[in-house]
Amino acid sequence: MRATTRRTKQEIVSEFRCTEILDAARKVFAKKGFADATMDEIAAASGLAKGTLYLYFKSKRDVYLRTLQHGTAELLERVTANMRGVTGVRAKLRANIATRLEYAEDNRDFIKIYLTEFINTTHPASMTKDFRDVQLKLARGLEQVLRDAVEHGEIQQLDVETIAFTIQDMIRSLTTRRVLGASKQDRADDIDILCNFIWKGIGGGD
Amino acid sequence: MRATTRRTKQEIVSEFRCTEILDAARKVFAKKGFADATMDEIAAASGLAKGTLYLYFKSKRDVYLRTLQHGTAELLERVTANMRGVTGVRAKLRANIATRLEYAEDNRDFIKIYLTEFINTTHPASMTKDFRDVQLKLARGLEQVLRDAVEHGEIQQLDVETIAFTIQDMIRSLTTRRVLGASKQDRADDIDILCNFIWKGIGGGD
Amino acid sequence: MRATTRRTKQEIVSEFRCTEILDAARKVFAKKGFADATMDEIAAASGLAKGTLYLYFKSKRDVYLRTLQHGTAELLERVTANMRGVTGVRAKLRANIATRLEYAEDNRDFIKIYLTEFINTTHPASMTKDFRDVQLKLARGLEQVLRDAVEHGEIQQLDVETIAFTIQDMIRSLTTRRVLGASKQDRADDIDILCNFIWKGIGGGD
Amino acid sequence: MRATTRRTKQEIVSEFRCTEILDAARKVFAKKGFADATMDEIAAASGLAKGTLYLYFKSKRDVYLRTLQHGTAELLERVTANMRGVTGVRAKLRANIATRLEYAEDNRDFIKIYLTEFINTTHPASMTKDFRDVQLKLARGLEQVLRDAVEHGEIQQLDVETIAFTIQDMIRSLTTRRVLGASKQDRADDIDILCNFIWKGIGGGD
DNA sequence: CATGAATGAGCGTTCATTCAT
DNA sequence: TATGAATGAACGCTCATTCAT
Repeated sequence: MRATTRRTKQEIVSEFRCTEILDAARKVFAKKGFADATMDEIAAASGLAKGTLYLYFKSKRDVYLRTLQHGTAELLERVTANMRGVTGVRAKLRANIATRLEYAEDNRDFIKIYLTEFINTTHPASMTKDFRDVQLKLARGLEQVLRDAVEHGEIQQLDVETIAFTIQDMIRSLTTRRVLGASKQDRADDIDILCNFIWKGIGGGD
Repeated sequence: MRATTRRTKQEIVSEFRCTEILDAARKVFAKKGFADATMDEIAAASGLAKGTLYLYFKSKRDVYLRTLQHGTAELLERVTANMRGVTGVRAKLRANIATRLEYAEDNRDFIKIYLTEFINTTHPASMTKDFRDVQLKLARGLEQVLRDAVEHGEIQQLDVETIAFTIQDMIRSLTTRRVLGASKQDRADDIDILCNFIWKGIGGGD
Repeated sequence: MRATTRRTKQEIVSEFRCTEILDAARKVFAKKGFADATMDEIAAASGLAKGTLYLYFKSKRDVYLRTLQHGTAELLERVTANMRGVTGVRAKLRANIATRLEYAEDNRDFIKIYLTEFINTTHPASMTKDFRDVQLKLARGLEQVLRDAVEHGEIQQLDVETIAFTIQDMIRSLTTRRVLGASKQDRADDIDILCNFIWKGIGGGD
Repeated sequence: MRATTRRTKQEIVSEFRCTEILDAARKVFAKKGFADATMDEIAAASGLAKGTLYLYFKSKRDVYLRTLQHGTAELLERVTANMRGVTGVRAKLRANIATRLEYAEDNRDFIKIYLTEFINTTHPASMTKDFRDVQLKLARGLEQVLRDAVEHGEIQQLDVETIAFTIQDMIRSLTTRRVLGASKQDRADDIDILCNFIWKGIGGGD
């Protein structure tokens, strides 16, 4: 029992350090991007010595990846939960959009990294399995909603997979615009517009 | 007159060199991204000495920016021309989408850079005025079409600016998906689906 | 008395720890050499925490030096004892050679360190007094044998000091060859060959 | 022809830089050993910027290896030439010894590196093929001399290979002693003693 | 006494940029 | 104009050593 307690303590400290570092890293990566961020900066930002970072992460890339992972996992979790919390296709769609926008605005640093990584996928070394999985799971979530709606006759027959990805992208686009500050409207308005747009796009009746 | 001729010759050579370098740079940046590309590689790819690059461009960043500029200008030009070439809102929308997809698939190297840069805008040093202008002009093009359509009663009243950006993003998203190879369908099919989706989204009648 | 007992116990434990560490260090230094060995490895190999090493040794270099010392002292002891155990110049010479070869083959890890250090003497920081002393004592042992032999007319007049060192080196050379695996013969044969060679070299009659 | 000249000029400069660097490296490696030498020191010693070293050598290890190579090649060449220049077993043996001693004393920096490397062979990463080859060639040179001597009845039958290596080692030992300053005698005297010793050892008549 | 997390100086290597030719 | 050798600042990562527990 003593051992357990001790271990737990250590684990808590260890987790705490990880979090400290990831929080710092998130800020630095958001500001500078992966290539221009330095371990020195991350160390300084986390109030730890550079060497300490390497006790918790095996490389700069590792810090980056885990930064990404941490956020994407949380995002997926929230979106999934909020979609479950409501019923009806339109409500689920709205929940998806709203949750993502909200998360993005609450975690601007993270979302910048997320968006960058999303595009960088193009480059071989990039997108980790974890990241890709989250993308896929988010898309599958929408896809399932669309499929159900089609089956229940709520919306017309359509290519659910393509549309799911397209909707995914539209949400990401709106997120980008809002995070980059290009949209001056209320969040609720932006959500409404997009929601309506999509709803009409997929042929949902009023 | 002799002087003029000479000067012209020089200018031609100079332009030619620039183009050589930009073509090479496009390939290298597309493959490696800005940070991982090296001036050595670009020099090698362009068949010139490294020092020569600095006669035509003042820094690596400058090469990058002009690479971007060159492509975006061309893209804007083609889209504008092709939209002018047809009449009717739906046809113009379709022309916009088709031209952009076509350009992207014909200039994959460039488009990867373009997409990356688009997101990187987030980072301070990034998106140049030129680049931003092109984005804006493309969006304004769509906006004008929408505005006209609303005025002519072809489509219902809507927030044209937001919708224009949203459409812009949807096109970019489809481009990304196709360039990254995630879409296995015919280009024409993808264009149809998106076009219909948008058309319904903006409440256009059939 | 209680104090004494306790102290003794502590000393025993202390000595035990030292030995544990030195045994581990011997393996690690043998495998990696001084520069490439890490305190982490030595700690892991000795089953102790890294910090603990510093309770018994004041630096990595100190561990290394004592590793060396420990072995050389033992070697010197055995050689001296075995030479005393026999009579006659040739027998003593043979005993010296045989003991050293045997020790080397029984303590390959140590001997690799020993041989490396021997050469590294060249570098300022290196060869400690202890190590040098052992070398000297081994040489003096041979020198004395030679001196006696000359006095008793067993071998001709010669520069005993130089010859002593030369013999020393020849033995070390044979050791090296055998430890590095370059000699495929029986140890006894190698000993014979070297012994005869030296014997003739110093003009000993049969 | 112009091209040829130019190329030659470039090659000359390039070779000169290499030599500059190797000369500097030789000094630094001799003083500090491989592990403790830094590229900064070598750069400073060669009067070049650190980055320049990497134009001519691909890594610190590469500099080291080529330092070694350069010297061993030269040593082998001289020994071979000088042995050819005389006739008779004893003379050849003496030429071998004398040349090696002389070279060592003229190139103390190099020889320290050489000796260190020789022992470090023990460690996996070590002795390159080039270095091993030179060792082997030197030994083969002695072996051939011994073999001839045996055939001509100048010396008695013996295990030429083992003896060749032993002699090799004795010479190296003497070199070590002289370079480390442990021998206070005239070089000629040392050569005589060793030569006589070996001669008697291999049973050569006077 | 024992631990192992934390430290930070130090090093090998890269690469954008310059400049003498 | 074109070259490419030279530069040196910058960075990721390691590891001997310390010290609070």
